[in-house]
Formats: sequence, C-alpha cells, structure tokens
Amino acid sequence: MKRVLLGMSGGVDSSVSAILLKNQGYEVIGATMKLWCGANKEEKEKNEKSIQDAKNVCEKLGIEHYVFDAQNEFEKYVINDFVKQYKNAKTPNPCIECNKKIKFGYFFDKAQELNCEYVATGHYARIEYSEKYDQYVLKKSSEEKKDQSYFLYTIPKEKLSKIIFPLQDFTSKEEIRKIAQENDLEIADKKDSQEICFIPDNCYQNFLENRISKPKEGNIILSNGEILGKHNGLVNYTIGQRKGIGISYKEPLYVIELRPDTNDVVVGPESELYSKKLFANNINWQVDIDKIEKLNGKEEKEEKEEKEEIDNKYYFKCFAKIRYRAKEAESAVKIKRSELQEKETLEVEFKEPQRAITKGQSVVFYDEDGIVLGGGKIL
RNA sequence: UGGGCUGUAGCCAAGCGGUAAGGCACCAGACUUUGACUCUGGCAUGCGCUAGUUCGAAUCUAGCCAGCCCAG
Repeated sequence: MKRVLLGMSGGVDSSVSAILLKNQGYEVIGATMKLWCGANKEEKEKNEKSIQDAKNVCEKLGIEHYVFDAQNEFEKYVINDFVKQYKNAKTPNPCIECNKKIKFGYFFDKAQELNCEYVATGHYARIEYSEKYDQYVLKKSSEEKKDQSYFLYTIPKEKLSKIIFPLQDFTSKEEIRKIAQENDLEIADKKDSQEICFIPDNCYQNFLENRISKPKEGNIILSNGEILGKHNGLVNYTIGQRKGIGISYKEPLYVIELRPDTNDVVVGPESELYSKKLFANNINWQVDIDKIEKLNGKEEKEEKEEKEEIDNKYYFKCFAKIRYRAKEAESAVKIKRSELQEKETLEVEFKEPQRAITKGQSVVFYDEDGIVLGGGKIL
C-alpha cells in the first residue's frame, strides 16, 4: 500500500482530502504543522483548535496524525523574508515562500523521514503526466475561481511526481463541503480562511512595526514631482492601491511607484499603472526550458534572429500572470543563456500593457493548456 | 478707503424661484491566500449669517460677516 503524508490544516479542504485519499486506497498519515504561535491568547487558542480539528478528523477516519513544530523554520524563511521585502519597498507574497520552504520543503522532508512515498495537500491545483513535455507538470485547477497554481510554481519539478492534490478534479467548493457533511465532519461548515495566516487580524501595520524600525514619514507626490500630502511609511502602500491614500483629487489616485531612496510615494491616475515589461529573478522552471522553447518559441526566435542577434538567448511565448488575482496575459519571455546558471534574470514583454506590475510579487508562466512552466519574482 | 468677484458636505463642484447633480476623500458590506484592484450601499432637513419678497428661496432684495482681486 502506498503511504502518503497529508498536510492538514483542520479546514474543510484538507479534511476532505483525507477521505478521498483513503477511499482511493492510500495509507494516509495526517500531519499538522505548527507554524505560528499567534500574537495573543485568542489566536493561540484558534491555532490549537485547528490542530485539534485535524486530529479529530483523523481519529474519525482511523488514521494516524502527527503535529510538526515548524515555527522556527516558518519564522526563518517566511516571516523574515516577508519583513525583508517590505523593508525594500516590495510587496511580498508570503504564501509563495511558505509553499517553497515549508509545505514542499520542510514538510516534504518529513514525509521521507516517515517513509511516505507521496505528499498531499488540499491545494486547488492539478498535477498530471504531460505527454507534451514528457514529465509530470503542475496545472491550473479545474475550479478556476479557486485555482492556486500561482502559489505553487516554486515547487521543484523533480518533486511534482511525488505530490498529490486530491481535490484536483473538483469543479466547485460546494461539492467538497458536501462530502464533508456526508461524512459527518464537524468542520464541514468552517469558514474559508482568507487572510495571511500569521496576520489574522489583517493589521500589517502592527505586525511590521514590531519588526521594522519605525516607518518614516514622507511625501506623497505626483509623477511630475508635485507634493500632494504626507504618508506614514512606505510599508503601508503597494502598487495599484487606491484606498487609504487620503487625498481628494479630480479622479481616483493610485499608487504608481514607491521610491525608497527618497521615501516618496508616487501616485497618479489609473492610466499610469500600466506597463508592458518586467524583469524577474529567483526563477524556478517546472518544465525543462529547452522543451518549452522547442515547442513554443522556435518560430518567433527564427523570425527575430534575422533582425537582431539573439542567438544566445532563450525566447518563447506564453501566458504570464503577475498577481494572484490577475488574468494570464499573452507575453514573450526572453532569457540570456549566459546567465542561465546562477542568477538567472529574465525579461517579460506583454502584448497588452498590464496593470500594477509590482516588485516582490511573482510572475508565473502558463502554456496554452494551463500548464505551469515556471515563474519568478518581479524586480 | 473705493471698485469688482466669491462664499453649497472634509476637498472640488453643478444648480440661477419649485423643494440640494456629480467627482474625490471617508465609512460599512461583498469578493479575496496581497492592507491591492473591483463591486454594492452610506455620506448637507440644508446651500456664510440675519431679515425680507413669495404659495414656495441655495436661487430675488437688503444689511452684516469672511476670503480673493484691482485701484490708491
């Protein structure tokens, strides 16, 4: 019997995943990670309750349940990075780091220690074997609204064949809740989690204030330099933000740019948010790049080669997504081959301008079938 | 001091005798694994003040107050 270690949060999705895996004949072992102790008593109790919820589900299903204390790792890799990004006037996406280092790093290692062949989570995404690329690939979820493939591009491609997303064939959350109800799980009606797990009250300011030296007050300016008002720290702003600027103007103002060197927040009309180009690093390819180019980019490259010399570059077309909630957009990706080894930097050019390309967020590449090719951090 | 103009919500602003448009900001809710975006709803018994004309005044009249501009 194949052993699988299932990450369980105590929520509906991961609990139903346990049922599904069990029904499919796996030997399921449940495990909940302690990631964050909570800032106050209330949060602490809530976290304890979640662990207990997971435990109860396991008991009901007759499967083992472990608790892993990953608080140190979480602090080291996720929270520190989160704070560091904000210090650099970027807008981090901690879930991406967490998936990379914790859920498919630390947790994956735990699975091996426990002799589990597979790791499973309740994510909304697909993993399947692709003939086209001759490997296992990550793909968009059938439930497009809930699709979480964007957050999973950092999983090393070698691990894909070892990962199971039991929810991958579902097309609606309702069906999943129904299974929970039919199996008489207490948590069947538990609310979906929404905010970042370590800031449940959604108050970033408090959280960051304890970790960053006091945010510096600065000017809010237009792109022509005109000073419109004051802000109380760059960390309070992200590109594309409208609410909370507090300045009345003839039209809505959006944050266009953060300038850490002068401590200015640049605002402007929505039209100034659009841009066609971005650079990214920290790349992870989930499909071998030679295969991508062979299948997608060759023609284009040959066309271009006549005009300019790009012989030493990779070049392919794909659909790129610049934010979790953004739509994939047609784009061309260029990579210098010479830089491929270490600090790979790539350039993405969109067919249509994209709204609010934000440093620190990730750009994720999909092919026309919704297969994740790879992704990176926007520079 | 004389002449002119202006005074409508936190900001901008329509209205020009018939019972307060709109935008921005703000607040609440929905959506959300981004304090984002988006969506929905809320936001002046009152139009500088006082008195008058009128069935009816932000709109007309008079006085006062405040601000701006021009002239000395």
